[in-house]
Amino acid sequence: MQGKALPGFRDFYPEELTLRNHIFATWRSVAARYGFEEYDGPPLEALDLYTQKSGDEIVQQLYAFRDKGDRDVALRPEMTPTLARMVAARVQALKKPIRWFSIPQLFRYERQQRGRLREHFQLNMDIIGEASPLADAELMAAAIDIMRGFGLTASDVQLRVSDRRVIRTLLTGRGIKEAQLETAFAVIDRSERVPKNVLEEMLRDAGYGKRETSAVFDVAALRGQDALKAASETGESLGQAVQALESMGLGEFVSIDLTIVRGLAYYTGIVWELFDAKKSLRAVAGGGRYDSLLDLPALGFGMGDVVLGELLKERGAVPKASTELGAFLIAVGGDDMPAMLQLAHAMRERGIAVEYGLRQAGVRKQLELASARGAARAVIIGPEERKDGLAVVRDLRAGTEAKVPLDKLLNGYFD
RNA sequence: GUGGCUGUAGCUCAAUUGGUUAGAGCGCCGGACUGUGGCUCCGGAGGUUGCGGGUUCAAUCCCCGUCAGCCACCCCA
Repeated sequence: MQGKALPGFRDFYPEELTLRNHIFATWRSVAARYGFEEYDGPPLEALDLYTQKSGDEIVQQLYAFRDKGDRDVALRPEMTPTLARMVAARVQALKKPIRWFSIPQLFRYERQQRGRLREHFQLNMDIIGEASPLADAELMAAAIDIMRGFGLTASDVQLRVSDRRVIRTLLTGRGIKEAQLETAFAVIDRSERVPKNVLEEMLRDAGYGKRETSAVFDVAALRGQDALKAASETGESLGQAVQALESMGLGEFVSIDLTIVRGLAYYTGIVWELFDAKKSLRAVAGGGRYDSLLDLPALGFGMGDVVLGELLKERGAVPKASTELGAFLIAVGGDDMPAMLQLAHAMRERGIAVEYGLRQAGVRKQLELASARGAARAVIIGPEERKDGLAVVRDLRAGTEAKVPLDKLLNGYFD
């Protein structure tokens, strides 16, 4: 054992990189379909960027250190502060709404466990400069379409959406004071994961009486249209966003669920999470509106490659090979080498993926390698056929063979 | 950061109450097979039993520490 990658960091062997590339390709393709432009920023930033703009939780887990120039720096734990800076620098010049996406590698110094490493890649899609709930619907639709792009359906993943303004209105309407709201949000956020008696204790410690305590649980239990009705006008934008998704035909993926709160402090409006429907994994993606972070209305979501990758593996939705060989060339003897090399290069010039044995070996051995490489066909060049200007093209899946003129092969045709 | 469980070949796992040279399957390399792959058979390489210490005549096995992984909590990109 010569050592391995640092804890929480990954080596990507070809098989794994194939999956990662597949994920990236799907992300980029859906983002492009939605008219989003790709951007990027530096992976290393000044520590200040996060201590000022992110919540305490993130700051505690920063991958931070002092560089050789005595600067306090951190590997980026999230993309939003970088995005905010980039947008702010050109806010006057950029046509709104801004629709940007990025696939940054993000870092956090925390103990790793399944689906949670010290490093991951995360698709970020953001819309800046648009207050309409149609913008919220747009991002949710994109997240759902990404899932569909991977071949997943509404029985695989579900999107649960809420609105912090709705929760706030319902709670204050039931007599809960502003100062107590933070605890209520924390309790609602955990209401599906933490035993009720523990939650009651949290509320009691925050000074909640019996009536307020049951009010919190009542609100957390509201679903669908009941939640919207209870909130009246405050629920309008949530209702419009959900209606838009239904009009797009994505309604079966979506449900209103007020237990969705999201951890980050800066969310202000609609918030949502995309879950594995079997709930064996944590959230696949999550996002929401953060109007207060910039001077503009803004919203976005993140989708990490780790949990997503595990979900795809579970569902068998992963591609097999990264490159598919069009042909594996075989020289029967040393005299056939020049002709084989000439053919190999001619085919490559035509864009055909070609490999051949790099050392002389028996036909059997070379066919074995061709098969192991997953080549579609083998082209065997031997003295007998070469006399007549031919080569043997063997279909490795069907096991059939045909003799093909070398002229045709040199021009990229196999038959 | 807290607690629990687990570390044997690249992978999945064996190894009598602690007992001598740590095995098997898969995978990898080679051969049977010098013009035809997948099958079969044979052979080979590959281990400081995570690391360090302790107990013992003797430790993969028991004890302590440490590191790593898994799980739960905390928290969430």
